[in-house]
Order: sequence, then structure tokens, then C-alpha cells
Amino acid sequence: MRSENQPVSQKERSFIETARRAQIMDAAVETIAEVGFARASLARIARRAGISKGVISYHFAGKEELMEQIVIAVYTDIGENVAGGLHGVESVTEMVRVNTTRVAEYMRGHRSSLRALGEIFLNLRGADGEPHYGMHTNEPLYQPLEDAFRRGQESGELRDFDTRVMAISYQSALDAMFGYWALNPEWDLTAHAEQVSDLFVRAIRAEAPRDAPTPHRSSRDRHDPPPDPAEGGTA
Amino acid sequence: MRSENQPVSQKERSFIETARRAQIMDAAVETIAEVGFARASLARIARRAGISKGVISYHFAGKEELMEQIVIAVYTDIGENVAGGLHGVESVTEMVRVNTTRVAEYMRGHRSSLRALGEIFLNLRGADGEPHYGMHTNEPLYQPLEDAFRRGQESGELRDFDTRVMAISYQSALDAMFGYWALNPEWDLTAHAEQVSDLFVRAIRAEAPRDAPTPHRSSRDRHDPPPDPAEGGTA
DNA sequence: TGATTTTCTGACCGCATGGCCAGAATTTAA
DNA sequence: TTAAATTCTGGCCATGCGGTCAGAAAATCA
Repeated sequence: MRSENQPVSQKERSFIETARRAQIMDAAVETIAEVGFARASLARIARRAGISKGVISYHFAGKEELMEQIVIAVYTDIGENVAGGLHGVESVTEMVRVNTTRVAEYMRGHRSSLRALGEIFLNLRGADGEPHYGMHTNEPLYQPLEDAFRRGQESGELRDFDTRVMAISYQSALDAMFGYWALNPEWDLTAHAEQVSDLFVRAIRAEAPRDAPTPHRSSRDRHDPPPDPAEGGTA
Repeated sequence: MRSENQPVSQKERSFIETARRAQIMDAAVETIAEVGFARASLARIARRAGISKGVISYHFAGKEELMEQIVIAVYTDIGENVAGGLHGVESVTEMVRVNTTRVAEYMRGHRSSLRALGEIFLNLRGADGEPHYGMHTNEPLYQPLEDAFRRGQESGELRDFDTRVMAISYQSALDAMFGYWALNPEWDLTAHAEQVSDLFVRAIRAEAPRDAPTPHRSSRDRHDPPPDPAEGGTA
């Protein structure tokens, strides 16, 4: 019955309703991660949850709301687990490193969520046929990145570049990293993240002063190369 | 009637059939670019082309073949227009610049094709529900990139890095560039391409003559990973 | 010209989907 | 215990899809 979001002021959600919503969302995530968005029908999700199809309609306004709630839940969780660790890091290059590795580490423990989120982003469309998510959804991701880049540029830590382009490129590298790993479970995500960190640190840092030594990282804190690379089936 | 590909040896394709196939493919591209894959039904495509739905079934084995043919046609065109200009460029960093700007320039003149291709990649699935295209489809793109990177590493022009990760990241930056531009027509694609070029040139070039060059390691010469037939085109 | 093949039309089919609902089952309240 | 509210079931529905088909129309051939 309850279907709209509950801005805290509404009637409390009953215990059963809370549990059911969580259960359904879990089943939906697993189903989508397993068979893809296109095949994740309400019937299939319900079957996986061991309930009747109507229950979903009862607890959610529709498939759309169910998907939106999943996205919110996953995003919230990511934010709590990743963004938190960035406080206290003053160097922007270090921030890039920390963010990259942390988000990778988080995803390693949440493959289903990652896959489901990707599927929803790519496939969910409203009644009008327009996608719910897309490039524009990344705006909240770009903003903080741009802020950090700009700060680094002002402090002289970073060279001059277009912060928006850099934010887009960096975010896309992360997305591609996850995409590749999602497709290729053996892939060493951690090593990949290290490489991406290096890549972008070099891309953003200020030119090395002519004679002063650059602050590059010594090779000792570099990780091992991806021990398990992929080379796709085709070719 | 003719539906399979024509390996040149088969009966000639009639004038009408050739024209119709082209017309239908054009209409499909326009329709997909305009309303997205999900809403680009055969009926809608036919309506746009001003023909009956059955004509599509008559000239193509099914929606799947139609989409595949579109992808082939667009890819072929891109290959002819972009890849060609890379001969004679010896420096790998220069190659990155040229490739980036050329492909951007090409896309500026083919927005519909770009959008349609993206939609097809993301959405086309076979009867079994598995995506036809996805990250693994990028393999033909990664290979030449990796080759170039490796060459640059061997010549000392480029620093040591994982060529596969770099190829993935670079390609994703291009994809994101087009995605952003597709969403945001006012965006200065050319300037964006310049920035991406700078970004990756800095990321790949050898260190200033600081340390002795390190041995490279690329994922290429390691074992073979499963292309993970699983599913889901997260991308 | 008439005969034959190619091309096209518009109606139709089976299927899967998301959503709906009447009523049954269960929980909560009195 | 009884009454009321909540929760759940299973079947039903309209929709839109890709694909098929018999026959009309058009092009080609003789």
C-alpha cells in the first residue's frame, strides 16, 4: 500500500513491510545480476524471493520504484563506505589514489550490487521511454571531483587542465574497470586500480620542476601486475 | 527472401533488395538514435521508412540480422575513415593524438550513427537473453592499442605500465567523451579531444630521465582468461 | 500481350510483460 | 474471541512485441 518514499514524517513503515521491501530488493538485485535487466521480470524476481508476484505490486508502486529504491540503497551504501575515508587526505593526488583503491575494494565485496546497478542504469526507462539514468546521472560524481581538481590546481599541486574533462575521463576509467572486471571475474581488480591511480596521478600532477626531483612514488610501493589478465574470446 | 549474408559468391542481390536494405538500415539508425533501442520496434522503423512492417522481415532474417548489419556498416565506415590516417605516424604519443582527434572529428559528422551504435551495443540481445555486444566487443579495439603501447615501451618512448589497463582506460575515455557530447550537443568535442590527448600522453610517456627504465610487463603475455559468458553488459 | 517471379501489404498469431483485483489468509486491535 | 486492518495469492487483462502468412501489386520475362 505504501509506495511513495517516506520522508520520515509519514506513517511508520510496518515491520513486515520493511522486511518485505528489503527481501524483494535483495531478490531483485540477485536476479538482475544473474540474468540481466531484460530478463528480470517481476515474476522471476518474485519466484526467487519465494513469494507471489502480487506482493511486489503491493509493496512497491511498480517496477520503476523498485529499481529506483535499489539504486538509492546501493548508492547510499557506497557513499558511506567509500567517501568517508577521504577526510583528512590533503593531497589531491593522494585522494585520487585512495578513492580509486577504496571504491575498487568496496566493489570486490559487492559484485551483485555492482552488476545490478549497471544493468539498471543502462536499461531502466520511464513510461515515456526516456532513460532514467545516464551520463547526466554522473553529475553528482563529477562535481566533487572537479572541486578537488580545482583545489589542487590552485595550490599548484596539479597542472592546468579542464577539470570537467578530467572528471569525465577519470570516472569513465573507473566504470570501465568495473565493467571489465564484471565481465571477467578473474581479473585482478586491485592491480587494475593501482594502474589507474598511476595513470591519473601522472595526468594531473604539475610538471616536474626542471631540477627538483619529482615526487613520484618509488617502485617499491607499487603492486604486482595483474596476474590474471584477460584477452577476450574473440579477436 | 535473401536473408543470410552474401559472401560474394551467392546470387547477386537485386537492385531493389539492395536499395531496400539500405533504406531500412538508415531508417533503423535514425529511429534508434531518436527514440532509443527499446522503442525502436520493427513497426516504428517501418513507419519511418514508409513501408509495411513485413518488408523488413522480407529483406532481413529478423531484427537481429538488421542490427548486426548496421553495426557492421558503421564499423566499416569508421575503420575506413579513421584508421587509415594512422599510417606513417611513428611516434606512439603522436598516434594517440591523431587517433583521438580524428575519431572525434569523424563522430562530429555522424551523430546518429554514434547514438544508434551505442544503443545497439547496450541493448541487443540474442534469443537466449545474452548480450550480443559488450566489453568483449572492444577486444578488436584493445588489441591494436596494446600493440602500439608495447611498441612504444620497447622503444623507450613510453614508460612501463600495463598495456591492457591503459587500452581499457583510453578507450573508455573516448567512449565517455562521445557519451557526454551525445547528451550535450553544445559541448566542444574538439577541445575535449585535445584534453584527452594531453591526458594520455602525460600518462604514458616515459619518465623524465630520472630513473633507469624498468622492464615492462603487459597483460598480453599472460594466460588466457575466460571471457565470462555470464552476462550483463555493464559498461 | 500474358505468364512468372519478385516484392509488398495488412491482418493475424503466440508470447511475455507489468499491472490489477477479488478474495483468502494472516496479523493486529478491541 | 471477535472485528478490523494488513498482507498475500493466483489468475486475469491489455499491451506491444517479433514474426508469419495469404494474397495483392508490381516488376520482369517470354
